[in-house]
Amino acid sequence: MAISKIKRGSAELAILSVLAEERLYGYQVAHRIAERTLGELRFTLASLYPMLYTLERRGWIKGAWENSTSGRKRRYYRLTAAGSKQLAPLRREWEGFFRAIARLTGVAHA
Amino acid sequence: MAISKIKRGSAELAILSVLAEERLYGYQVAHRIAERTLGELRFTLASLYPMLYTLERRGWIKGAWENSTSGRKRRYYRLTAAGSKQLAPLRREWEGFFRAIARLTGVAHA
DNA sequence: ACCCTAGATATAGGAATCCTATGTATAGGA
DNA sequence: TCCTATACATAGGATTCCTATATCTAGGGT
Repeated sequence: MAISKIKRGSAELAILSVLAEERLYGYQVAHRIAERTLGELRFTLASLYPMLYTLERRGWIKGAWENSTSGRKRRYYRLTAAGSKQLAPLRREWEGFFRAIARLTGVAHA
Repeated sequence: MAISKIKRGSAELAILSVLAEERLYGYQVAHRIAERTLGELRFTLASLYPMLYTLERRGWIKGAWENSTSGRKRRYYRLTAAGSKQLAPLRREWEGFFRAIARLTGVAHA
């Protein structure tokens, strides 16, 4: 699947956004993002996990191991208070960016 | 000036978009983009010129030297037919991307 | 005459972001 | 038994754009 380059920079926003609504483990995060964007945004697991570690190191998300009845252990991530605080300005940044692109090219999201 | 990272990937679209409307030299391209986005998108000249060379090598834009009455020579760029053909699908890609982000986070351009 | 600023183009090197390739491990279906 | 889906993990690299630096010209201030 050819992932276009315009996805760059949106990973953080995407991960924080889905974790803001529910507690999810890594594998689930990737699926939620693909599902909610109708497949338009897809983060491969091999790039997703390092992002989760980075966000956790920053204190924006917090992971906890849990045994599942089937298969491997899962590491569930939730948004921390610090992460929640980051999400609002991040959204504003993206809104500004969208406005800028719209002004330049007429591209709109709807 | 702290340029946020979310600009990534938009350079091509920005350059082609402004050149689709008028013939501009490099220095002017940077100013048009900053001006039209109210300063929200700014490409430093040192990163802009290599992008122009790349786009020209691809045949999407075409540059021509011209003497100006004052100062240095200017290299004016115009969109080629091939570049014009690229712009439409590029816009569609960005529209898809905007829709995806909007679905994920509720971020909208307006 | 001198320096500084603005205009204008150019290149080297590197930071940030995300992907490809690869590996490990478990459960369940064909 | 093998394959697939589930689930986490790391190394290395590609792409995109920036910082730092350089060159050259014209014009204004002192």
